[in-house]
Amino acid sequence: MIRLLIADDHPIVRSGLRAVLAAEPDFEVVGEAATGERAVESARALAPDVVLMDLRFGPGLTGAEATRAITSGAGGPRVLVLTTYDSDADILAAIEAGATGYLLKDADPADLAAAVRDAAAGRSALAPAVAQRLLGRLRSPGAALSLREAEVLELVAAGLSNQQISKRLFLSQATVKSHLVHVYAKLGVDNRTAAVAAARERGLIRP
Amino acid sequence: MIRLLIADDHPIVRSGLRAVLAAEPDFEVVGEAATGERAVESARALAPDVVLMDLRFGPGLTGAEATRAITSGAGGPRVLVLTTYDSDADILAAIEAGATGYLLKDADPADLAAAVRDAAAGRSALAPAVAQRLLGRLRSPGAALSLREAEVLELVAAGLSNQQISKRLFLSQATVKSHLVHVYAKLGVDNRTAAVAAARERGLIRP
DNA sequence: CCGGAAGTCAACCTTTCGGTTGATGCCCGG
DNA sequence: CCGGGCATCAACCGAAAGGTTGACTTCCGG
Repeated sequence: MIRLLIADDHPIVRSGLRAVLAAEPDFEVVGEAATGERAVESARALAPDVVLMDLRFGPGLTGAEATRAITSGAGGPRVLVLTTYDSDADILAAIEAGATGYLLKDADPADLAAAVRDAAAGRSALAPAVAQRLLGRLRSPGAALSLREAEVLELVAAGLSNQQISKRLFLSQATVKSHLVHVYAKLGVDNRTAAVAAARERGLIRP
Repeated sequence: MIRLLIADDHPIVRSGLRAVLAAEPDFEVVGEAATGERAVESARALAPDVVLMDLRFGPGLTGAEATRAITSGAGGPRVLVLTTYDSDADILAAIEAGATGYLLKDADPADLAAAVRDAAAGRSALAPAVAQRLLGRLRSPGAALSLREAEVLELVAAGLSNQQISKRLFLSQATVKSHLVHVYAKLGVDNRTAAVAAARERGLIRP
């Protein structure tokens, strides 16, 4: 029996996951969480085998941060990320935070069940689109943005100044500028708005 | 008995909606559709009372286009939009296409059920965040950009510098700056990347 | 164990952008 | 016919961003 915790801020999605997972005789949903903080608490209290984790919650912890907190201790549950988004920044942040798998919400119930079993056994499961993106990075490492660079660029795209970004990420402005210079070089541009436009075209940041 | 058709590209969300709606004794889910095209076909074939419509599908018809097709004939079903997104562009497109209501996916099951009953009776139901956005538009109509301002902003979003924009539009840099200052004031921001982000959120420039 | 990539930061300089003031002409509607 | 929004431009100043150099640490892979 695989014990599951569902972490998603949408009640409808939680119900959908419950319904889909209930069809599998060896799955048991032991809890739900609507925020990142609750997910961390419940993961400790309920000791599930696998946490199904969304990446975006409203305010508070992000899914990646919650994932890091849950997987930091030894012997903790596996985290299977289940989200709508497949930008480089999302994927890298989740994997770097310790996620065992990364699925997209348009997955079939059958694929989802298979991924849960993989995660429970410690095997990694990636959605095809996600796997393709990661392989693409390996093939042309020079062209791909690093995690930190992608994070900075996301905040640039959101309209933040270097000053604001440095505060948000606990960096100096010098570091933010340093990352951006590298981003410009990799994308072949020379200013922030052009970088955002180029990154959008290539699917490097979320829409 | 209210007959429902669910149109969403995510199997998990469809299952969740089925589960949530099944709790209401006077609801009956008569069909599901995973694309905009299928939604239009099923709406004709099954003659539901209310269609729960997502706005984003993969390729093919968008939710707004499907909504237009479904509501164009007289006596057709009501369309209740149920989506994750609340940008001006999404909301206006859906309403203009004939949607009776607009809910967000983080809605409670109870709110969803109430909105379905409202829609079935022809009453409009809007999520609070959506209603607020629409009222904000009515309150400050001056916030709309002039043609020239929008043109300049589009080029900013494409990553051009003021210098490049001035050449492209046969203007002086002073004029470009002048337009941008007005754009910033109307959007409530103070730099170009934030203006692009704000304009995207409000659907003021094309994706 | 060593080289390289990633991440962090400082100092310095140049260019661009943001913001203001003021000015001209046009066209529309009260 | 005149106020006001729109569009155009100039000159100016301070702030932000862009670019370079150099330096330090950590982590990973050969």
